[in-house]
Amino acid sequence: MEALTSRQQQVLDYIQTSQTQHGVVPTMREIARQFGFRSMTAAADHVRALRRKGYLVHHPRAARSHSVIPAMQTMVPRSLVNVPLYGTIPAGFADERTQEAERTVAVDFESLGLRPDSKIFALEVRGDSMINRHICDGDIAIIDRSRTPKQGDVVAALIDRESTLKTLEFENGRPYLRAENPHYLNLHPSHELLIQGVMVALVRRHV
Amino acid sequence: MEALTSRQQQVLDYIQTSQTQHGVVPTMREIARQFGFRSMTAAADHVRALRRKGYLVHHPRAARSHSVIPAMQTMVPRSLVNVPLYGTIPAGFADERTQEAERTVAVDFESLGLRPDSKIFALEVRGDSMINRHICDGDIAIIDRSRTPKQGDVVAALIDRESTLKTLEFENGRPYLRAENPHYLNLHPSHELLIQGVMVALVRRHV
DNA sequence: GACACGACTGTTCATTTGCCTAGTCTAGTC
DNA sequence: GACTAGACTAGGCAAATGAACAGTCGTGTC
Repeated sequence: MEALTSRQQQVLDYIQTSQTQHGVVPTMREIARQFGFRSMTAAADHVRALRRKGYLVHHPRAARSHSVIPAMQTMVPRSLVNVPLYGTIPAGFADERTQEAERTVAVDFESLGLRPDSKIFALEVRGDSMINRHICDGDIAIIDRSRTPKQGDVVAALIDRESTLKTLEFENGRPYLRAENPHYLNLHPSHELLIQGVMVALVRRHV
Repeated sequence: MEALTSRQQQVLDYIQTSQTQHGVVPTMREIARQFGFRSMTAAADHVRALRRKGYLVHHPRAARSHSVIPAMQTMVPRSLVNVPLYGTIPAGFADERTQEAERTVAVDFESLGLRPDSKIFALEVRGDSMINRHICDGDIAIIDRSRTPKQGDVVAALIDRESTLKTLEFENGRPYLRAENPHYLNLHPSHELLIQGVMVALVRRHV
């Protein structure tokens, strides 16, 4: 990749910092102000040079569109993502994402075989209703919201305004939720079954 | 943090995805187009709601400025370490570290409550000898070599030149290994008991 | 000296874009 | 029924913004 002049490097650094720290890319005027240019054209020239040299992608005429090309961004080893960890998920979560997620869990998408665009959250398991599937109280279930649940999947479902894990089963084409513990009853939903995601992995801390 | 409606969640997801994947935040019109709104006001309403509920930061009148607040973004990894994942551990492993570990697993030391100087490796569980402790065939056990095993700990021990998981127990002051499955026998070692580490966590892939 | 190029000033212009007003429809709640 | 809130349509305005044009100045280089 073609080398940059020192000034171009400064401009690139500024754009990149702004992008990662504030979430938005600066405008030509903001770049000009940052470096004390009296004219935006100076900033535009630098941006044009960075484009030409392949450091920025750009959508013509779109505001704030000089984003640093993804491959150049601070790369993360493997595909590690911190996902929110919920204790109990209040009613309607999958839609809500109430931010009571104080904690997060690092999930390695790659080693779990997840697609990069999967929507993942983590749920702390309460109770032993899934004990016969070897899912214990205190386990952390990694849930994929973007996966369509199939028969036999362990799913996070909304029951009594709380999210719990159950196995998804079908009977005469109608879905119901099976607890993997004979002391618990299966749930045949009267109306709509609210499934928030499919469990794709499990993490257990062993003190 | 206040809860979101399903539509608001969708909009937030779209903004966040766009921000991380393309580097730029979508405009009101792009949001409207994405969701098929005929009017931008619909998009603006959602963005306003997200702002009010604290999910987006925003600079008035600035283009593409609805960035997802930094704290909510996928955060940089913490103390992440790739540890070797062994299938079966050959005899004398702990000293050798034969690099036949084709695979590695990313482990977040912090969220697992591990000390930074812990010596960690991963072991794929074979068989169901620990099934009553809800450790299944195919699970990945995270083992700490630097921890001193206590009674009741699940340990990786060297038996018949292979490493397997058992529960450490004591009888008259003498240690022995208990299988958590009545079909398996407990092991009372005749000579020395070779314990390679204590299981500190478990990861299970659910297809 | 002629030429190229990077860095910059000053100004203008067409679009892009956020945001406002005004209103409809639906669902839920007291 | 009255009331509230969310979700949406329709149209329009003013600010924000990228980009173009026309130059200047300095530093190399052939």
